[in-house]
Amino acid sequence: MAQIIGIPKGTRDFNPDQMIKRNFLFDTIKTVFQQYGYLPIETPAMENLSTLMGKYGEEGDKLLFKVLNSGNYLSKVKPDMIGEESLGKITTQISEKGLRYDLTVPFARFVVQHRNDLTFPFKRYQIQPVWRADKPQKGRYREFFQCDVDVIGSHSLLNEVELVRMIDDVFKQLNIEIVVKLNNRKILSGIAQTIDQPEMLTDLTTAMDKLDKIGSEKVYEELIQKGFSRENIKQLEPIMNLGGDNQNKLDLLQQLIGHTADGSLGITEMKTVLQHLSSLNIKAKVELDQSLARGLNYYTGAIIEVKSKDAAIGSICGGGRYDDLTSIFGLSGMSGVGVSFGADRIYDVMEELDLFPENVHHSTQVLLVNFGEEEVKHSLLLLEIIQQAGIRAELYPDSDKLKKQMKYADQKGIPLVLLVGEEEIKSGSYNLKHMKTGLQENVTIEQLIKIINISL
RNA sequence: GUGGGUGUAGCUCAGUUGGUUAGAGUACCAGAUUGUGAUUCUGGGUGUCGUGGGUUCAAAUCCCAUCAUCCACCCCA
Repeated sequence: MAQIIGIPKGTRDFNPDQMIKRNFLFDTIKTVFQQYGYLPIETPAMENLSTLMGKYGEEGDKLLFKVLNSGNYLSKVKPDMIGEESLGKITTQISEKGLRYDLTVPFARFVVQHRNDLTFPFKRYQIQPVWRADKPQKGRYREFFQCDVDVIGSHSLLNEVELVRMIDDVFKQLNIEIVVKLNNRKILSGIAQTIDQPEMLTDLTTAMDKLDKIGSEKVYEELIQKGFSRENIKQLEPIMNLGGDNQNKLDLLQQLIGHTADGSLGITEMKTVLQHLSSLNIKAKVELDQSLARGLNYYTGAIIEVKSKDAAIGSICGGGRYDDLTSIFGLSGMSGVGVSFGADRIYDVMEELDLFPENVHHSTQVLLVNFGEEEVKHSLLLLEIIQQAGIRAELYPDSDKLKKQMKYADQKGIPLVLLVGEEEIKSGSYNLKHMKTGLQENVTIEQLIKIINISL
């Protein structure tokens, strides 16, 4: 059929069934955030483009949705500006706002702007949609929700420990088996220094990051293509091939990159975090992964990534420490660390593994059948009593055929139907139908309330 | 931005070497049943074969273009 109506590529509608599950997910995450003392904030869907541009690298700038200026947005564009090369120039002339790309940069802006009103260390959570003009594919949408939790204004590594605890809590409650991968930007730069390529840190790390996916040989190929020497690769090999448990890896790293200032510092930080975690009751597997880099280059310390053990969908949660993020907006010395839960991907994982609990549906518990004008008068009174007893109830709005009203209850998954007809009103004893069993019984309104409360 | 797959009923899909009126399951609607849903039985097709063009006596089928969607790469949640 020809698509006359629709929604933009990579966006989605959510029907009630999906929303109930999504809310369950958000509620679970939110409750954990609150349990650890994080406070909610929200920021606008749009930010000034100047706030967003240049924060996510060249690639990120391309993926920003830009909003056209109001009014005659072409007024500042001269005909001779039109051409491929001045595209960026024209963009800044016709657009000064953009949709947020993540929640971290707006948060940094928020902190700088409201620094005098905030108590530091400031612990905040933020659950809102973000937009990226990416090409959609599996697990990748153009509009998706992030659930960010950050603490800013504290250098303590206890924050990193806390984040891992929260990650563990959330996924424990959602019944998703995960691996938490940890690395440290300082370890990565120690590696770059060790192989004598400190300037090529970004090229090195983005290639190393693919180790899991494409294997070491392909990583080396890519590195050589980017200008690394055979000698570099040779030095890199033992680092890439680290094995054993976390302690083992730490010892080896100490030997291999411990002589560099950054490397030594990174190892110490990693040790501290892992030691704390090992003494706690963490269910998830926590794994040091020296190849973990992640794209965002504002990380300065810990790097965190969470993967589902049972579903291949990429990372479902990630983050790290950033020392200088607010300095772009004029506030330095404000270190922060946080992670972002990818709600849409977590949803997909739970859907794939069938992990949503049965009882997340909060639909109507009892439907009152509409038998006509006279009966409705009485039904409304009953409805009031039932609802005030804390029961989710509704009266069918039209006096349609009973068949149709029954079907409505069936399709909406309403377990009980109360028939309030002439006879019942006279006797004060109503015909209650249990949709699941098909059995019917006569009950008073008090008995009805009791029955529903017991079944809860 | 690069490469590949798929577009037929609300949904999932079948449709032969091009050949008469495009089909199944499911969903939906009506009735069996004017106080009973799901189950059962009976009846009903609700379609611009994504769109535009071309080849042909004849196109859902072959060719070209285009759009949409999915998948992979880059990058990322």
